[in-house]
Amino acid sequence: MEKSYDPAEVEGRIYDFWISSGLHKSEITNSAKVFSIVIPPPNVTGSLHIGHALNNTIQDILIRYKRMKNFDVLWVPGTDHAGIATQMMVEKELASEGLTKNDLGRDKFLERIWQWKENSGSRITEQLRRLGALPDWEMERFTLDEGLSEAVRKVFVDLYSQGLIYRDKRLVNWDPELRTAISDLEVEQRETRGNYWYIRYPIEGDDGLSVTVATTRPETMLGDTAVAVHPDDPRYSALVGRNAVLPLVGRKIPVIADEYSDPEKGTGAVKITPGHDFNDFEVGKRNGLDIINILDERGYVEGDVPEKYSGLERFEARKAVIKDLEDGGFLVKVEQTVHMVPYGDRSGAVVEPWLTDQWYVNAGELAVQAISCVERGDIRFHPRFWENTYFEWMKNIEPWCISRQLWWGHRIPAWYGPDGEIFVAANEHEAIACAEKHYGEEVTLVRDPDVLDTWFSSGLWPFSTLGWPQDTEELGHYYPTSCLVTGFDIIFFWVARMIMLGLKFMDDVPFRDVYVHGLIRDAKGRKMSKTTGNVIDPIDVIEKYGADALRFSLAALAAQGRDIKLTFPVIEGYRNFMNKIWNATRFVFMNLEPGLVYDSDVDSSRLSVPDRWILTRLNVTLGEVEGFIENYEFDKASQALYHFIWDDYCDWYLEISKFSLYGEDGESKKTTLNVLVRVLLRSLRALHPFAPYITEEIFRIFGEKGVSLPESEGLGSKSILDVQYPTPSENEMFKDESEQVELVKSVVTGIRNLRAIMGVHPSDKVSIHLNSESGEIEDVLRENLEIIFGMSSLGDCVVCGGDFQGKAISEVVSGVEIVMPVENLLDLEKEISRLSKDLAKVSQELKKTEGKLANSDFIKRAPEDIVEKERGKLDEFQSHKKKLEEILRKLSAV
RNA sequence: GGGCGGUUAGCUCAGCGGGAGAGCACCUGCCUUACAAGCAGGGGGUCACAGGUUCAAAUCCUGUACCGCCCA
Repeated sequence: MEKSYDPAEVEGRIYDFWISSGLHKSEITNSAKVFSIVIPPPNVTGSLHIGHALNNTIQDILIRYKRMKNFDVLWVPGTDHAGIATQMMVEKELASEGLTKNDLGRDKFLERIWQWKENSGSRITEQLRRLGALPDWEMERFTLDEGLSEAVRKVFVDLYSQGLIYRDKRLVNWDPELRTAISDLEVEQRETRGNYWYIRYPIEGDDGLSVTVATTRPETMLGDTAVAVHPDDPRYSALVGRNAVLPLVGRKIPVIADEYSDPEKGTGAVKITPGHDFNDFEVGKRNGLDIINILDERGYVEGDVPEKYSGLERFEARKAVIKDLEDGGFLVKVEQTVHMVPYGDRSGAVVEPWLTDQWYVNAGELAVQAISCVERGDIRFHPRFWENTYFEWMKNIEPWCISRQLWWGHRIPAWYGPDGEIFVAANEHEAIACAEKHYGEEVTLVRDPDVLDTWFSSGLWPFSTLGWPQDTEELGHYYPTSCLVTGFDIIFFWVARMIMLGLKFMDDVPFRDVYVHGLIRDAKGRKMSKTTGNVIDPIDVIEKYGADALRFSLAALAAQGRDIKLTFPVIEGYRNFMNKIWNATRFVFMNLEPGLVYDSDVDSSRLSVPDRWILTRLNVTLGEVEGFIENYEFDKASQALYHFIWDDYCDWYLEISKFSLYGEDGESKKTTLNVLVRVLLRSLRALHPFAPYITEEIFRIFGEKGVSLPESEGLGSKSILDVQYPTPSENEMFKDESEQVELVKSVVTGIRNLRAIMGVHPSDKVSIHLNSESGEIEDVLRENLEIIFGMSSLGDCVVCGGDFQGKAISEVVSGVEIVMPVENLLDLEKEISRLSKDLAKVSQELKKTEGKLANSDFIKRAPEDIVEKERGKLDEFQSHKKKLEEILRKLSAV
């Protein structure tokens, strides 16, 4: 083995081994234990960012863990066609060739995107492999696969036939740059600096009488069809029912009373533009107002407007309108303001409310079940508080606009007859049949040119990937899936829709648990973005530190309900941990004895005190880790393993083992080696979901070295993944011996401290006197003298030698007085001050404990074990204090 | 404006009713044949603030302040 772990050398080889061994493949058995996950499909155009790395690390941990727990596991990988994102990207590519999609035409353009997908669409899944993610690649799906498209068509047709999908003419969020409708969720409200323009609208037939309205979008006045005031606003009551004359246009528009108008805001009178504002649209509906459209699909002024504005881009039109209002004396004042402006999340363009025909899903009705299933606990969010966010949105859900004026995506399965009659069908053939029945003759149908919102197809992902609408074996076996791992940013976009559609079409929830992880931020807590230039590319990290270090870092930082600030020193720390494991293994291999069988049933009577201690610590840790993983507490699970392996196994057990390994007693040596190997192997298995590469590699080397392992430790298994996940064994928990080692450890640390204070060179031997008031403790010390000697490099040690009278420095630890004779105290003052500090601390603790025990309420009301514990503390503190005082008295006398 | 998180060691964060913890950084000493990507030792915190509940509060409740996110 090399001196340092080299992930670059290992990872590719191990991944190929997993695939060639078929370890990724799922297998349906008749096991009752099933665990399935569907990947949140990344955009096919994307490349792996650090958020994907977190998301997929967690899924991979769960999958590997459950596989080792003998579950039937399935992890479905795949990608999303990502309508807008992909189309934009290919359009951009075309633009660099001086072409537009219209030059190619629909079919050629789609051909081009497919071609792109064939060539470059597997980039992100390749990168997932680098991370060590091991989904069942044979189950890989793409949202535009034929099977998934069939699912989409069926869902559309069924929902349409039930009236849950319908076509409607209403205002939508229109992205003038992409020239498509987008859903509410794709609109980002951003605080933007702007102005309030106060515009005076003269009242018809009354010179000098006017009403002033304020607006942030003055150009929309061209489409005004009313002025609204509050019914109870006395300032305007006389005007209600009269007409205002729209400046620049000359149109007469009524002054109406409507509660929408807020007397507190602006002038209390508002202009109403039903064609270009969501609220005004509602006011218009209530009051039977005309709707005037003044914009085309690009956001240029058109329609029934004065000639001079026609053809102007919307912001140019704004300037022109303002100038003309000013010139005409209609502009009363301008006020600077900060207000919310809607932007398209993809294009970054200002979104316009625009009146069009679009397809909608009646989300309100689907939400009813989706809400109650979470209320009932059929689906549980982790952490729980995300359920509030979910409920809040679901209870106020709006119709979901699902049509997009794009080419890339699932084309809407709707055809129009010559008179506009709609025929929705799974395919053209059926649509024609329906149409013939309807018209009684053959007619030409025109298919709806639009495609569906990408989230419509990904909303079906948990069952469409398993073969629905076919009744496949996978669907029966793996649905509902066990857990969904996702970021909170797509709870509405995706999670909510999967729940609605899963309940509707599968009659069951799509998943039992939703684990919501945080967002990865940079060292300063900022979002990572290309423009800020603070992105950490997971592939770079993998190349520099290895996939295991990255995975372990992400797991260790994944505290529930919190974002993750990822920094290189942390990753480096866990890279070092991998190296630590590597070197511990090297140590074990250096001491392996050829032909020795590392059976897991060592005669327990042979186990030494440290053996029993490390086994206990292992089993405690294994129990913790299991609980943590089951609760999605990956931070705690990984940290428990980290501390066990580094602190307990490497820093103490491995060091202690040397006394036996380098000693003369053959039997003891054999037992120690057995324990060393067993604990290492079980740790590796426990660690495998977190750090799959290094653990598999070490397991492989064990096989290569011909080490004879018992079956329970993986004998005969080609992969560590095929060995059972280690579980704590009750009969390897030794309470007494564990406490003994903890005592010995604190004494050793105490001695080392005294050595450090005196500046004793590590290789110099020193003499020590140990005293305790407890004979029991002294027995423990005597029984473990070899460890104390070795671990603190002693030349001589007297246990219970009574008071030592010569020059010495001392320390009191766990009821043991440690006395180290010295030739001369270098700094008496410093020594006194050090011990006085200890004394002050103990005295304070003692006082607190005494206070508690003197309190009759405490004795009466506190549980007995707490009181008992407090009594124990009293003894300990008293003896500690007494010893310190004696030492200090002696020192002062010098 | 409504909702949800957060405020603990210099930094990043665990702990969430019974003796204040980790990693990094810092200080001191060590290249001790597993590892200098390391070893050993050490310093460092009125747990944001104010009330309350309790025998007992960093931990539960109420309020305040500040930071962040989501929705209007």
